[in-house]
Amino acid sequence: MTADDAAPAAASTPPGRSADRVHEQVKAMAVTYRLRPGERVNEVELARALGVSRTPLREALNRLAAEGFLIATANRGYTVRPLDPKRVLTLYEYRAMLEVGALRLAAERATDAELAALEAFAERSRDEPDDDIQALRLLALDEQFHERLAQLSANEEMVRSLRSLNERVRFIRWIDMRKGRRPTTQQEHLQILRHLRARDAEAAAQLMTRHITRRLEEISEMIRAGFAEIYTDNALAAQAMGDVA
Amino acid sequence: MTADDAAPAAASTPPGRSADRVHEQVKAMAVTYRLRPGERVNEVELARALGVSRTPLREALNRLAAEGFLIATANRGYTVRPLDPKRVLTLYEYRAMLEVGALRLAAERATDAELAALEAFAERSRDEPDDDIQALRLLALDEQFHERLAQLSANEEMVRSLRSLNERVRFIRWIDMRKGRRPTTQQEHLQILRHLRARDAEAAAQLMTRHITRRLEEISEMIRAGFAEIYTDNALAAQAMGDVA
DNA sequence: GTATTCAGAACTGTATTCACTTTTCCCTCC
DNA sequence: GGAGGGAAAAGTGAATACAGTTCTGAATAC
Repeated sequence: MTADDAAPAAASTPPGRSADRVHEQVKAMAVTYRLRPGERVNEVELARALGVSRTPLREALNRLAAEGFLIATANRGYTVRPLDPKRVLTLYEYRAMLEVGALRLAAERATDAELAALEAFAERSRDEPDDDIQALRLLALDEQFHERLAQLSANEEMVRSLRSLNERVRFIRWIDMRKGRRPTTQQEHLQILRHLRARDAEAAAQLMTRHITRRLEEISEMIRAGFAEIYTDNALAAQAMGDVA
Repeated sequence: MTADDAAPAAASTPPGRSADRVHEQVKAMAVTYRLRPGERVNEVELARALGVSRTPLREALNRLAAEGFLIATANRGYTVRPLDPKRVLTLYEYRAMLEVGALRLAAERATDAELAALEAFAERSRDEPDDDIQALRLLALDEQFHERLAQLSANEEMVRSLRSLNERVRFIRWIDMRKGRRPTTQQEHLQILRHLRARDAEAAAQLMTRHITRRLEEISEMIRAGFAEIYTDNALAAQAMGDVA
């Protein structure tokens, strides 16, 4: 292994399957809507932009379609799945159900030590600075909290699904989170954990339901307020999203 | 297995993307374990057996990996995901949670007409013959019932997930179902629907939980009894599964 | 002015070829 | 006889070439 491998991959292509790298890159482009919904993905153009041939790109596109980020149409290639309001609500509803289900399992299975570790994490997160520019970092921390909590369910498939769901709603949550009403979020995380440590699954589940549902309502509001500005000129955001993700 | 077991290739290739066709074919081979877990998938051999080049085959393998049927390893291609007991329980647990969640939504959203239509379907299913050879057909009907019920939740993503889960546990359910204790199944389906028509979500949810959990216990039992014979010589079954799916 | 047709361009889907990695297996050495 | 080494074979990953479809736009008919 040479010293170059440690350097942040800028020009030289990092090792590993390029299809995997491309998969991540295109996913970031899709979830941040740098690739606009409804717009067809031009394979030769995108391949050239990413510095690979069409073959690994197509593998990535295939996977992304299987994961629900893209839509494949015969002889017409791929398009980014539009972020229509109905789908956002559907995904959020699913997420709520999934997280509450995982939480109930976690209440039975998590050890006290695991809960304590997660609590420490939640408290560290609370002390993060809250500059508006950090919204992305905060979102990442929030996702991590929910994922780690789901992991305590010891159900790998649920964790996998939650991760996928989070990726798919990340953009809209990011928009939402810039409105900076985070204190309650962090507070509720800690409270959920307290219920868990008391092994009160019911109380924890109810709080979690409220926790997610409240966001769902805010987002519904936002959607009603208008989608128009959402897709406009978020190249910078997209850049940042890619870095964090 | 030899290459010749696969579907006849030369015989008139149906229209449409061959990658899609191959995707279905290989999926059938994976879920029925004609491709044995742990065994590497030889791309050139399988491609030749299916009468296509490696390109569309690899697209199919990619998708199947994203869907959880296969595992991809760098520079070592794909293997069928093993059917270890822990994973079966995980998938079943997930399925139970998902179905109960969907059911609760269905209780709020389904119209009386929709429930009546599903009830008619359940009654037709009950009158199907029960020769042991029909176990596959009965399984298909059972899956259909549960999927249609989930559709009444009006949450497309949940339906999508359920479908995927069903495919992944289909094999083990088929083994289980040949023990022919179906009458209770059908009876419970109808009873769940009666609770729904009465808009008693709680009763319906509890019954559904029992309905699935009981199977989970039977399957756990079966797993304890030993997995050894499961993988042995089910070429015929595989054929039939492919036809039904 | 509008609709239609049809050839050429653009693009997707598949096959083939090339590059690189892993596995196999024979040979050597101890 | 067993361990290690190393070429050859086999296999995967990526690039290129080819085939078939869809899109575009100008010419033509009405």
